[in-house]
Amino acid sequence: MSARPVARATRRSARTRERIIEAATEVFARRGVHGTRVADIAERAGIAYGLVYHHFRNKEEILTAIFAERWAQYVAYLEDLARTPLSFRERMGRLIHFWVETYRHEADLMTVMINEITRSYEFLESHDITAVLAAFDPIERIIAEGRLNGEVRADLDAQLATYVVLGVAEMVLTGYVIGSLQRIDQEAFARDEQQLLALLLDGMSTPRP
Amino acid sequence: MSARPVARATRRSARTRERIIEAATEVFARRGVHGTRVADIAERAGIAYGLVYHHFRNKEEILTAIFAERWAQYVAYLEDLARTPLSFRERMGRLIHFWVETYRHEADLMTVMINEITRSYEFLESHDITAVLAAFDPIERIIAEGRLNGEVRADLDAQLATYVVLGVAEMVLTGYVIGSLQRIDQEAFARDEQQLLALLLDGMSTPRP
Amino acid sequence: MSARPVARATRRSARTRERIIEAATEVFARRGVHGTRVADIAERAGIAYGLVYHHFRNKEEILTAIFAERWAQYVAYLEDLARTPLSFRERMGRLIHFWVETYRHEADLMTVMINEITRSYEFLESHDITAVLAAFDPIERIIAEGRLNGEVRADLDAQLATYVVLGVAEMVLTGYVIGSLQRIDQEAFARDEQQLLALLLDGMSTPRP
Amino acid sequence: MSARPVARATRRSARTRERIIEAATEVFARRGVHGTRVADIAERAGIAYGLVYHHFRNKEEILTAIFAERWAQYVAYLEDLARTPLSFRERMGRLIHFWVETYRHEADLMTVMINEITRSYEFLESHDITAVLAAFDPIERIIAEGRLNGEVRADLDAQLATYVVLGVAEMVLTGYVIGSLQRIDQEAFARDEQQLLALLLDGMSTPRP
DNA sequence: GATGAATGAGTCTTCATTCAT
DNA sequence: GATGAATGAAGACTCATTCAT
Repeated sequence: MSARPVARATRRSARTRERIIEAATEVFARRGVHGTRVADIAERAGIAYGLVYHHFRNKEEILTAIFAERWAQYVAYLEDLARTPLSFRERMGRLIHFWVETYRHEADLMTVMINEITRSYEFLESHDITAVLAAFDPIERIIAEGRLNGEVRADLDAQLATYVVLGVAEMVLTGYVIGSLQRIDQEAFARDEQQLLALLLDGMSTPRP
Repeated sequence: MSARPVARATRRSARTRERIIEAATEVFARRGVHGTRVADIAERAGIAYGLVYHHFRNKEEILTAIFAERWAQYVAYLEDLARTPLSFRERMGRLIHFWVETYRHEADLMTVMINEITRSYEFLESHDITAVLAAFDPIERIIAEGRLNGEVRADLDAQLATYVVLGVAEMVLTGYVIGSLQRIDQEAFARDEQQLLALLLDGMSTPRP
Repeated sequence: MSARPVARATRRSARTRERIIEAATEVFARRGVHGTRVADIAERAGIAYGLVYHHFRNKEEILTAIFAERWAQYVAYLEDLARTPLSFRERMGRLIHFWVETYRHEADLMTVMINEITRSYEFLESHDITAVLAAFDPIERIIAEGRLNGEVRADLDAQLATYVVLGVAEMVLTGYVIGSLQRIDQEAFARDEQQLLALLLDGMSTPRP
Repeated sequence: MSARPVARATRRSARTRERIIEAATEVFARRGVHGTRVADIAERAGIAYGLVYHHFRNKEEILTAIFAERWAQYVAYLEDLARTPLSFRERMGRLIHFWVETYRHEADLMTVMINEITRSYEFLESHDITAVLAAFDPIERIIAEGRLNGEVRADLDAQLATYVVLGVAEMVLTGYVIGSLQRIDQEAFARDEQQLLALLLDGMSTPRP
């Protein structure tokens, strides 16, 4: 009964839990939460499906865990950004870069967050929507600050603009996800970042002389 | 021996079919396709449950019908707009107005189209994605034309900009749908339209002198 | 309100009824009673399916009608044969010929009688099995008489032999029905008749000298 | 880390599977495949009905399994018999004895094989009919050999005679199954065996002097 | 008589969840 | 902790039958 076996067990258990989350993220991304059977997750994780219930009360709770553990990181990044003393343009550039990079490295996670969390009536119903909307706050603050220091138009509705910014991110990432926007090399993504930044900050119109 | 009984029967049958589609749109919007039982649709339509199967092979096919019959109208409007000889700014204004108006009058339809069609991996998997993407074409054309006649920046990627425009529309409508963007009176919506048009065309930045 | 319209209607009605029976025989033969939907019968008969219920209380009753109207004819033939003063060999020859001919001209009817009546637990459960077994009687009598007049072995169990005779008929007809016994021309069928007669009367063994 | 838990689980699983097959054989025999609900099988097997679906994809597959596992045994017996160097008469005697014995000990299995496999259009449609007809081959060979060594009439059509033999078996067994041929004691069955052998080999006719 | 829209009971099938081993 | 057999609620779908027109 030394502490070690427990520790080992705990460590192993934690690894199993993490494996389940990773496996769930993959299959949720591919088939949606509803279209995924617990058995699919277990199979992907290489464990017996009964074991999933040692770590999570039910399927829904796996999604909740994904949300709890990843969304917080995401919001934390946004909060950091909102606190960093940079120009509005610089901040927006970083924001866009963050989204594109996250998609590139964790496309499945991004897909799940977009489809099953941000968009899911069911998820929003059964969870504290505040946590979801927490991602909106720092962006709104960034915009509001930009307005205060004159970088952003004075007449801009910061709340609405926040939706615009997030909508742009979501749709472009969705284009990546479903493959209708095909980008292969680093350069193509970089070009998109510049385009998006220009679009959001300067609009589509030809600048008046 | 007149054709009337048939005609009457057909008319009645057509009305039932239409009722099912309307009922399905409502409950799909509220609970999602997966969360909706065929019994819910029938109840909402005020008919017996089995009758749904006289008109549609299965639940999925109801969604397909909603898509087939409404998306085409939507695309038709976009195509019309793309053919109308107006300035780019005017066209974009009409486009945004159309979305806001459609949401205001057919919020459920809009919700279903956004959540269950545009965003559904499952739907996109099992249908001809071309029909969905048909909505992108006229918008891309409008942008490309604007670029040709100098209203739109020459360096703009028209395809990417199309995703931006649609992403903005989707997210703002989603805000309306879930109630996180509360707009009550006509005026509030009108203000949003102006804001969105300005955002898309002129960007968030304070115009350089 | 002359008698004629009624008469015409009645005649027409009778024809519709007959058509339903014919159509049912066809589809029952192909798919079995259980595998057949009332709609299939109506479609085959070229009528609306509701009309079936003007003529028959339910699907089962159509089978009952087929049985009642055709089995009686069959039994009547057997009874006739049992009354005709012919040698045992001649009678058996006619019996076999009758089966083969009936199959050739009314394969579907034969199939239904074999599969859905003679063999169906359900049918035998819900009907007076006596009527079915009525077909066994005349054959048993023919055999018993043959035994009396010395044409048939004295030690033969007439009841068991009846089953043998009917079993032979059924299996060979089944071979025809499913196509594992392929017979095309008249001659092939005639040869089978001779073979079957020889088999039943003289057995398979080489005659002892 | 031993293989035992798996082995135990497998053994248990195998027993459940076997139980389902036995239960299904019983209820299929009584009510037919169509008339049987999966719930009936589960109830008879004393298990929850969902468990049936852990072992079989659907109801049809249970029948397929019964067929696959039992028909092969049956054919194997016939093949053995066809290889055993015995006289034709002896072989036919054993064949008939085998059928009667099998019926006496596994009446339900025999019923299902006769009603739901041999006779079912649906079954024959959806399966490889070759496997069913495999039972015909050894019998045909036994007959053909008998003809070669002079025990069987030279002019006998071996294929047709095979149908006759199987038809006899089927109908007599059906008589047992539905109770129209009542046999209670061992002796009665033994007498039937003798009668059938005599009938098939020597025919019904009084032997010519 | 004729039509086919409408009804709803009966089943199959899936799969999240429990639990004995 | 790990396994996967077992459970059974939930819901999709079929189709015989009724009935208004």
